[in-house]
Amino acid sequence: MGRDVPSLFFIGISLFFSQFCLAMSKNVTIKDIAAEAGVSIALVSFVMNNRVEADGKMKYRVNDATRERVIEVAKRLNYMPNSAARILRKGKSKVLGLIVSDISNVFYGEIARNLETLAFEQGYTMLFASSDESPEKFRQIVLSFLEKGVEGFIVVPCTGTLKVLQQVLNVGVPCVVLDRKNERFPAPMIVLDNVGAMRSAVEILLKKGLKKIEMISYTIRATSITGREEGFISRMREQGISDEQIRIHRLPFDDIDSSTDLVIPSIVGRGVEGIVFATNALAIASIRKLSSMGVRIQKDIYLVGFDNSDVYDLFYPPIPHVGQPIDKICSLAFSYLQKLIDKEIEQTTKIVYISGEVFD
Amino acid sequence: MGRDVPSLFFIGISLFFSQFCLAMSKNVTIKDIAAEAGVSIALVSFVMNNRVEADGKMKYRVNDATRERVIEVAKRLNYMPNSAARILRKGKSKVLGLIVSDISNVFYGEIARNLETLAFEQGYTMLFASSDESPEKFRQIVLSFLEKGVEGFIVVPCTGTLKVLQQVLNVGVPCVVLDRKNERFPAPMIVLDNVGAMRSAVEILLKKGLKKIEMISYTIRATSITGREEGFISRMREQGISDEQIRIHRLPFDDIDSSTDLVIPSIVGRGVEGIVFATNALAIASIRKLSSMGVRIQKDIYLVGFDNSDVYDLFYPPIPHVGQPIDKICSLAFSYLQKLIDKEIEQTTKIVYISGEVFD
DNA sequence: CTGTTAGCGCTTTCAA
DNA sequence: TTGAAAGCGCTAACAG
Repeated sequence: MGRDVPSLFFIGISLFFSQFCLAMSKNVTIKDIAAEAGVSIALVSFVMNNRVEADGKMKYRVNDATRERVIEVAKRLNYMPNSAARILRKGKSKVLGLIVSDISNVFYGEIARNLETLAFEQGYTMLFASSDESPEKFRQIVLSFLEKGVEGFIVVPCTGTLKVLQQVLNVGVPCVVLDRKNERFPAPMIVLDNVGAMRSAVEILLKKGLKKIEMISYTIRATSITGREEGFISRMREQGISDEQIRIHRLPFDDIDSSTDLVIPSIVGRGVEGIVFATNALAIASIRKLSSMGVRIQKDIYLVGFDNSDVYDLFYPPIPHVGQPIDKICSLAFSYLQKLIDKEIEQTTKIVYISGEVFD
Repeated sequence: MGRDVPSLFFIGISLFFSQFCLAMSKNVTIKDIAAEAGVSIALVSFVMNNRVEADGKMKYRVNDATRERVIEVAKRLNYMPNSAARILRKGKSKVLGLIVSDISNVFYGEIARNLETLAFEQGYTMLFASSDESPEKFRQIVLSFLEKGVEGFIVVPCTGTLKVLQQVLNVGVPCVVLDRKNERFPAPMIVLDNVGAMRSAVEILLKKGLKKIEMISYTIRATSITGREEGFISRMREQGISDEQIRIHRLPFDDIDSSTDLVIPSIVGRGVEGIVFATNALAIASIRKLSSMGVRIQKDIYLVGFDNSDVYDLFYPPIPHVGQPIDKICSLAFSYLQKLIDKEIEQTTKIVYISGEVFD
């Protein structure tokens, strides 16, 4: 195996910042270097790709003097390897694809941030895109990423994307799923124990002695959402609440604000004591509406948030919430993907449940 | 010119989801299609790349029947174009690179979101990475993106990156700058009128009759930050405040929380009436600390935020703030980049100032 | 309208 | 220790 990041990359860096950086001729290739150094292009390639193998030997044996000369010329000419050629030749792009529903959502932003760092450390770069929970857009993104030759996908799928993802696997590109699950899809899926997490969220309100508790959720039927609803329902039932009394308000993903304007006054009007939210975006929109109505958070009405958000700690007392350990989720997801790419494991259904973190 | 997005892409989509999707042989190439359809590879290429030109004619004239046949075979074989080969051949990757300081920051998340959408509409995909305000990391990112063959950069540079960016231009890759400026760098730079925006922010507090106003800022000397400080200072001076009385607290970018813990109590202790913030992250951290101290926002102390954030509207009355019109910034930046790529304009210094939006 | 062909820049046998 | 050469899959002249 040897090191995964070829020394080429580091040579690249030093070359690039070489003190000899002249007005550079547009595209310097190994051919130019070969000519200048008076060697063959193969030798230049050897020099650029040389590295220590697992057994401690060098991959290619190159004369020290010639190696120095080649490197010197490469620096002087400001050589930069052409990745398209390398990809074409080797079939490896060192690019991964990340698809979330909305990169501007803090939760996914943090996901992106964590994955990006991990990827960078391993010499990968990341293509990213937001699906907006639209299967059609998701499909188009997958396709364009595939055309770009990504070596692997990390995705937050939306409903109606099973077929596309199956295709991804068919063309031999590995895939890891985040935040959603589907028993019929053969991939590692890193998901929160949504049922348990929402039960914990409800528990927080129950412990305060509150009775009239309602939930605000999405209309979308992503497994993360339905799991949280299931947790809410099961815990409320255990509390002896009849099914007719258990209320879940479902708002459209793409138009939270105006639907919040309708739902919140109705909730307040009915004298609800506590609200649990399926996501941070829902909590934020609701808090905004509540504030504007003059309802005092955690006094007139108790809230419990979901996911992590700066917002929860902005109040006093802070709004309790059940968060996701994003770093753990990401490092797990990334290590699965890497093992998949390296063919150390098979692409099979494997649902990994992560416990929510209760902040109370 | 014709359409920028080749019909190939759309063909690709339908191919991919073809009902004939069999267990696919790994890599179907135009050669396979040519063999199967009994035509030459060139003809297959023509079919795949055919499009309507600007003059209304087709780029290639292909017999209808053969075109149908080729498309049918391509579908059946589940053909997917190999972008590495195309990039190698055409020197165009249809990939752009985005570098911000931290993608998990809402402001940059929204930037990413907007740009990604624009890019997608034009058939581009986006590589992204966060620099963490580290010139070294920035450099490495630029290099790896360059190796990946990006056609253009949109960057939020940090201090110490001028040289790298100059190199980018030297290798002929266009670049547009966001959120920062540097008169010596020949690129379009889309920046907020930071001085004016911060003057407006101070104005909001002044109008309320407040006198003791201080600013919380960063230690980093990015032009966006220094511009906002300049605005603060100039407006305070106009108000007749002596330079010794004008206080700006500068916190380290990578450790806001613990420094907030020190600064906020001191501010409160001195009876400061109003605080303006250089960024949303600073405002959020400070509000958190203030809340936990039991200080009532907009009652005991008045705040004015910067940038947009969900957080500002969470209070009642809402926290006034001066925001950036992100969609405008992004569409400007993107159109400049596209013109640069298409060589419609030259790569020269061009600072475009955008006015802040006052929310009061 | 269709086929032939010459590479794009690189890696990797195989020979020398 | 080095060189020659065969492609990776695709596009775009150029010929027919």
